Amino acid sequence: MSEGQGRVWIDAETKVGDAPEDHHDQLRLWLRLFSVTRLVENEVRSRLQGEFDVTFPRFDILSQIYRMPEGLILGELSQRLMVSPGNITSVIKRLEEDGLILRTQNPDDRRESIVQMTPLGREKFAEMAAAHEEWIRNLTAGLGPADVKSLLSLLQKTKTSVRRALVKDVKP
Amino acid sequence: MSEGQGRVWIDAETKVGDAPEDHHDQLRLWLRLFSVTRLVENEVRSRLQGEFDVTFPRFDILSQIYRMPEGLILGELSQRLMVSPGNITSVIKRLEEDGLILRTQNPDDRRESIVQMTPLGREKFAEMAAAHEEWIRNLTAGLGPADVKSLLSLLQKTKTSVRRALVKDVKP
DNA sequence: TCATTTTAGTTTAGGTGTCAAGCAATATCG
DNA sequence: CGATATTGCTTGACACCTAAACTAAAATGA
Repeated sequence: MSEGQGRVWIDAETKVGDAPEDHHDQLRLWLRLFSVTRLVENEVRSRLQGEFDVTFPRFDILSQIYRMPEGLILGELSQRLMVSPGNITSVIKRLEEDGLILRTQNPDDRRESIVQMTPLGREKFAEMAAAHEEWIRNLTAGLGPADVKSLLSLLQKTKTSVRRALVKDVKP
Repeated sequence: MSEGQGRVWIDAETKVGDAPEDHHDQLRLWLRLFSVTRLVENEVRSRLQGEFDVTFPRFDILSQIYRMPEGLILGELSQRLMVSPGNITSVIKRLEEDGLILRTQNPDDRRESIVQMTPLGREKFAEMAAAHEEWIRNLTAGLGPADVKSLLSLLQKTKTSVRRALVKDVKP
């Protein structure tokens, strides 16, 4: 327990505008979103490394596989995690070498690789996930249930907005 | 103009709990925060690369230096961006080689390196920043001003919560 | 004063991330 | 059926990123 004494970050957002109702608010929103995320991510990474000797990306991949006992295709993993296929390849290779996951080839389509967790993987991940959730609960303890609900809904709305802007922007 | 037709991401959040008022909401919040941020970040990175041939981290550093005409110390940069000092060293080196920034040594404390923007740097960055803000406005166009205000305030609260949890957690 | 500690930055090793080129398996269509 | 896409994944080049060990400069204190 008790991490977080390493570097201490100061505010990453510098004032962008002045007026209380600024037309730069959307930019400010993005900067704040980014800095909060990085703040939490840095802390989580550091604890995962220190307490479980596992990297954040590995944990990220494991958490996806964990929830899919029947296994998932590499491409699906890549999409869910929003990382490039080439990246998945290398991280998966190491997870396999560590004996945490298992790869099999789909006999119906031999291009596809299905990954599943080994019992060892499930066991180790379960521990990590419990600790992880506890960390998150602790880090966000200053938010009330209503705050959390509001954020969940507003972030969902944000995501929808972004996705809509992206598909609208595809060239015909 | 018009990017975003590359990979299309599917939802990175899988259901963690069921009940409408779940005690896993904080974890869900973190997952959503993370996925929205990654979604936007991926898009911004891709556009910065495609339209300005600049990486996201370089843009990030430039934006900090831009707002400090009198210059800043490397360590300050590292803290503001929440990245490690070793990382700053290498990215700064390349920005200097590209002629976008200038390094000088603080004569009063020769350990400190002060970075400032060159006129070329200011010029190039100004272009990027304008485009960047426009992208962000576009991506978040689905949010009303009230949504943006709420998010700004709730994210500030989140940040405060996280920071408080971090300092409380330092060993004595 | 001068040895000790602290601070600012660099270096190194290793993991992660992208893109673009490439390969093999499958789909598609004349 | 067979030439031509398309799909799923891998590889290679290069940029980031961290932690830890290191150097140099400055602060501290007996």
